[in-house]
Amino acid sequence: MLSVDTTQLLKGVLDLAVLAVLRDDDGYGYDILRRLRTAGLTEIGDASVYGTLRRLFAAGYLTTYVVPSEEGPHRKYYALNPAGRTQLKQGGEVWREFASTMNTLLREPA
Amino acid sequence: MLSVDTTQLLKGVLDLAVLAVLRDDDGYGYDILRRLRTAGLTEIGDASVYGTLRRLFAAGYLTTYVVPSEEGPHRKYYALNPAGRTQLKQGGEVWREFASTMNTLLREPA
DNA sequence: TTGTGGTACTGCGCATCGCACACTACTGTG
DNA sequence: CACAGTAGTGTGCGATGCGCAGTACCACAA
Repeated sequence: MLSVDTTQLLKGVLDLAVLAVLRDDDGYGYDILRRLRTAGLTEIGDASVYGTLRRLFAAGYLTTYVVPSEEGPHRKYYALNPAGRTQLKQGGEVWREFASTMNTLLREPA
Repeated sequence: MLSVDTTQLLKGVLDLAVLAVLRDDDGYGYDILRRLRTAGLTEIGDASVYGTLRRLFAAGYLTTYVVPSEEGPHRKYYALNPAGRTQLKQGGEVWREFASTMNTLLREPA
């Protein structure tokens, strides 16, 4: 808490990030985790992603299907449905507005 | 939770916002609340601000002094100390980096 | 006087959410 | 067989924003 913590910044944004990486291609949890880390969210925990996926599914933003893998355990794929795409769009707007407000607050005055 | 919630976005950022509005002028809680709402964080709760101020003070980022008011109850002013300015600077950098990552993720591909 | 509204702060308890941790389970390799 | 990598589930914790109740002070109205 003394140092700057990235964890709290993720609150409410991880949903959006997960929806975003599912925009173009379906994905399963472990892969989504890799996508997010590659994208720059390097400190993300695995349980956070799995939890978020379950939450988004429960909220009706995702569809899911299980694909057995011959090179490991089964993979539970998730895909955006129309509600998810709407949510991604609206969430993105809210985020941009919020980020804009914060940037204004944080801009150096000189 | 069905609609887009601003509350979660504030997590970890409210600290930064409060430090930011204290950058140029000392302030007391009720006034800081107004500054934040004016700046665009319109849905912020009063308890959130008071709590954040106590937390930032406990963390050693703020100094405080009480000023009696003749037109209402006393006002507990807060001011940034050097540690607070450092935190504001570092936090701002972390925020910008994080926001940049999110913007990249959210950018429309076409 | 009593009451009402605005100002200003405190404290309690709740809900959300990211996360650490432990566990299960499947595959391939040494 | 042991072990590492992959893939998922479940539990409980900690941090934090927030709603709400309560306290207190002032000004003004009925």
